[in-house]
This record gives sequence, structure tokens and C-alpha cells, in this order.
Amino acid sequence: MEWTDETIARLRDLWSQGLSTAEIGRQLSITKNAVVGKAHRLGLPPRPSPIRNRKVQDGEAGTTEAIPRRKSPSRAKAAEPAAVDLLVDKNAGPSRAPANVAEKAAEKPAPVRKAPSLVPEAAQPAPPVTSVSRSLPPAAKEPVAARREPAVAPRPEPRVAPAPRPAMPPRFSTAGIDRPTRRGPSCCWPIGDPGTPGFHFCGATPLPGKPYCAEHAAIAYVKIRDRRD
DNA sequence: CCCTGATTCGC
DNA sequence: GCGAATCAGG
Repeated sequence: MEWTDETIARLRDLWSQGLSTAEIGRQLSITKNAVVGKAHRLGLPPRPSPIRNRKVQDGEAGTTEAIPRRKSPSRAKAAEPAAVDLLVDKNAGPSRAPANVAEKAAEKPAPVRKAPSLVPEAAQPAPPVTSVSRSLPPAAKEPVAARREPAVAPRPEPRVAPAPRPAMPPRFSTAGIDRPTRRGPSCCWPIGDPGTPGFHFCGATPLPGKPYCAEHAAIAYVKIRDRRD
């Protein structure tokens, strides 16, 4: 897999949007393993995983026991088929990674969950697709948020300090991200990195039935082939 | 069974 | 660094 800047950007975007690893993988035409692996290497914020138990920082530290790191994945079978007896005998634990529970953690002050305005239902938008398949990325639709139509100018401010960026309260906030000027559907192709100040979405008029504009749809749907229909 | 994400480890 | 294989919880 060639992780170009663009693919990484897409991965990060989709990841931050809360899509499942498998879904991201499908959209990127890679396996979920690749997605997870890369995401991990990129240090992307781990999303709530089903088996996320791992004793966060409990007081297990007392003794160097317990927490059998999990049986050596069958991989180990080929790794040390012979020299097993002398180490497996003394300790049921693995030969590596003795213990390190309270080590990595507390790194995400702003655990941005799913942005309500951006990803209402991240899972399966199920758009009316035809030739393409059904696994389209969730369109960044915010019709509810911006459906109000002010009758008068909402900006009575004459000319004082506009103060576009009075402050930067939240690390990640959809409020800071540009919002399509119009209500209608807009291309949700990410420009820049999510979470960074300049991040925004394309905003152009998307193709009918697609979350991206023509330009970005061409990139997004380069090759949709694999699926397990 | 299916799904999910995490981890390990050969390459 | 990459990702298949595997693990493991729901």
C-alpha cells in the first residue's frame, strides 16, 4: 500500500468521522487491518473498541502477575517452536512485554467524539446509489443545523471589530470549521487536516446522490471494486 | 454467526 | 513501515 499524503489525509478524515475501520478500508480499497495498523502508527485517536478493557490504570501494578498479555498469537508457533520449554515453563506470560499497564494514556484532552453536525449517522447513510455500491461515505450534511432562514440580516454589526477568531476554546469543534454557506448539499471532501485551524470541506455542489463534487468524486471513487456483497 | 477494533510479528 | 493473522468483546 502506498500511503500517499492524500490517502493518509483521507484515512485521518474518515477515521475522525467515526467510520468503522472496515468501512474506511472499503472506501480506500484496503483491508481494515491496514486501516487499523496505519491508524495506530499515525497515532490516531483510538475509537471505542469492543474489547477495550485493558485495565486502564487500575491498581494491578502490585504484583507482576496477572494480565497474561494474551496467548502468543499462533505466529509465535513458528517463531520459537523449540525454545519454548525453557521459558514457557517458568512463566505463563509471554516472553516479551512483561507489564506496562499504566503507561500510555491521558493523551487526548479533547476526545472529540462524533461531531453531531458533521456525522449524524456515521455508520450507514445508505444513499440511493446505483452503479456504484452502497458503501458511500457519510455525507457531511448539516441541514438541520443550518436550516433556519433568517428573514433579516443576521449581522447587524456595523463595522466594529469583526473578531473572526476571538479565541480558540475547544481543540476540536465543528463550530470553528467552515460551514457551507448554503443549506443544500455540499461536497464534504476534506481540505487540510481535521483538527487544524485551516481545515474545511470543499463545499462545492456535489454530484447528485454523492457526497462529493464532481472533482472530488473522481478522486474518491477511483476504484470501487471490493466488497463482500 | 456476524460485527467491531487491537495487537502481534513476519515480511 | 506495512498488513495478514490473530485475538477478543458485543
